[in-house]
Amino acid sequence: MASEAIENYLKAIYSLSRESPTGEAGMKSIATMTGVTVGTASTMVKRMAAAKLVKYERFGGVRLTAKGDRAAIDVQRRHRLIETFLVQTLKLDWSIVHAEAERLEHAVSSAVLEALAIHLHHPCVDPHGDPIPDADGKTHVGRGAALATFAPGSRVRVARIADQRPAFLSFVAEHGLRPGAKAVVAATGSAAQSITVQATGCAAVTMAIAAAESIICETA
Amino acid sequence: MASEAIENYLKAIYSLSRESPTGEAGMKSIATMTGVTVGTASTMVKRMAAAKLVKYERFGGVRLTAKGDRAAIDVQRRHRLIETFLVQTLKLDWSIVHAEAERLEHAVSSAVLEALAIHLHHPCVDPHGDPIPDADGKTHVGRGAALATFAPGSRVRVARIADQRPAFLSFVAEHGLRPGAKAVVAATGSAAQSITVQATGCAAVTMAIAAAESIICETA
DNA sequence: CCACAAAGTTTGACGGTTCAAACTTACAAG
DNA sequence: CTTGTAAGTTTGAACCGTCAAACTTTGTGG
Ligand SMILES: [Mn+2]
Ligand SMILES: [Mn+2]
Ligand SMILES: [Mn+2]
Ligand SMILES: [Mn+2]
Repeated sequence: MASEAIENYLKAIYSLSRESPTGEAGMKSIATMTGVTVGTASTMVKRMAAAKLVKYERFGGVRLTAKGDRAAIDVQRRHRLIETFLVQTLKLDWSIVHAEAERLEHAVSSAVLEALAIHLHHPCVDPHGDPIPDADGKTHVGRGAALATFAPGSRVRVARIADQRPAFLSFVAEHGLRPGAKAVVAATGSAAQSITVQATGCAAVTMAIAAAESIICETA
Repeated sequence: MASEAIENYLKAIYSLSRESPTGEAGMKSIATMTGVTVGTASTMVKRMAAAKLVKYERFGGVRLTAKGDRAAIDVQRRHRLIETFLVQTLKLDWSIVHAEAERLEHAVSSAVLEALAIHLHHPCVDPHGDPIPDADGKTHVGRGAALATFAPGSRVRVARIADQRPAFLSFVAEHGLRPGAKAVVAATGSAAQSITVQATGCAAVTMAIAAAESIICETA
C-alpha cells in the first residue's frame, strides 16, 4: 500500500502525536525524526493528506486519520515482530536490531509476518519492552514510570527501554537493566542530577537522571 | 550499494547470459524478465554500464563485468537463503516463497544474512534445488539433465525445479517430484509430446515434454 | 503593538525509474 | 540486393522523494 517513505512518516507522526499534549505532530519534529528537511516533510505531509492518511491545515498540527493510524500501527507491528525475531531466532544483539528492522519492516508481506508471529508464539513485547500490536492493531500492555521517578530503596522491574541508540542499549545491558530484570534504586543525588541503581546480580551503576528517563520500570 | 531496481536487472542479466550460447543477454529478454518496457531496459543498462556493472555496445549484447557478476551472485545468495528460511523456519509453502524473497532480498543486510546462514546451518541448495552461493560467491553443485531427456525405465533423483511459477511448483509437489525425490520414467509418448513419470510412493503422472524440461534430474 | 525568531510553505531543481511513441539498426528471406 | 520485421535506441513526459533557498505565518517578549 504505502511506500517505504510514507510508512516512515506514518511511524514518526504516530509516535510524535502520542507524546504531545495536543495529540498533534509538528513539521519540525516530523522532519527531524525522519531525517529530512522541513520543506520535504511539508511536501510529504500534504501528499499524505491527499491520500487521507493525515488531517491538517496549513500552519496547523498534523494528526493521523483512522486510516493513517491503522497503517502506522501495522508498521509498528512489523517492526517489533522483526526485532523480536532477529534477537530470538537469529541471535543478533538487541542494540543493533532496531536499525535492521527499520529496513525490513517495509519488505515483509502479511503472510510472512503472520508466519513470523506463529514462529515466535505471538510475543506481546519486543526486545526493548515495547508492546507489539496484535494482527487487529490492538495493544494490551501495562504502563510504567521512568526509573528517575522512583525513590531510593524502591524495588523495581525494568519494563521497557525507551531509547533505541545502540550505545545506550549496550550500556543498559552491561549493567543488567534489560526488560524483565529486577533492580533496586540505591540512591538519588539530586544535586548531581544522578541516580544509582543496582540490578540483581550486577554491580551498582550511577547515571544521569536524563538517562534514567529512558528506563521505564514498574514497582517489583 | 546497488538500488533495488538495479539488483533486479543484475539478476536478470546474470541468469539470461548463463543460458545463452553467446554468454550475453538481449534487451528484449532483460525487459521481459524484469517486467519493464524495452526502452526502460535500454536506459537502465546504459546506466549500469556507467556504473561499471555491465559492458555492452549499442545494438550489441549485454554482459556483466566482474563487479556486476559478483553483485548478481550476492543477490542470488540473499534470495535463496531467504527462500530456504521461509520454507524451513517459517513453514511457508515453497510455491510462494519466490515472490516473497523477491522483495526481501533487497532489504537484508549482510549481518542478517550471515545470521540466517548460521541459523540454517549453511544450506547449499534452496527449496527449489538451486545452489546457494557461499559468502565468497562460490557455488559447488553437481549438474543434472531435464527429465525430458531420460529414457523410459530410467530411475532418477529430482535435483532441481527450474520454474518458479506457483502453479507449476504446486503441481510438481502434488506428484511427489520435489528436489530429492526418487522417481522412475514410466513412458514417453513422442507423438503426444508427453512423458509419464512416477515418484516413489505416488501415482504416475503424465505431463508435456515442455513441462518436463523444468524438472532437472540425475540418474539415481 | 511590534519586531523578531521559530515554524511552516513554496518553488525550482535534481536523480531515479518508468512509460509511450517515434525513430534507427540489424538481419534474414525472397 | 531490397525490404520487412524484430530488436534496440532516443526522446519527452510523468511520478516519487529529496534538497536549498526564498518566502510567509505565527506567536511571544519587550
Ligand atoms: Mn523504516
Ligand atoms: Mn524495539
Ligand atoms: Mn527482487
Ligand atoms: Mn529458489
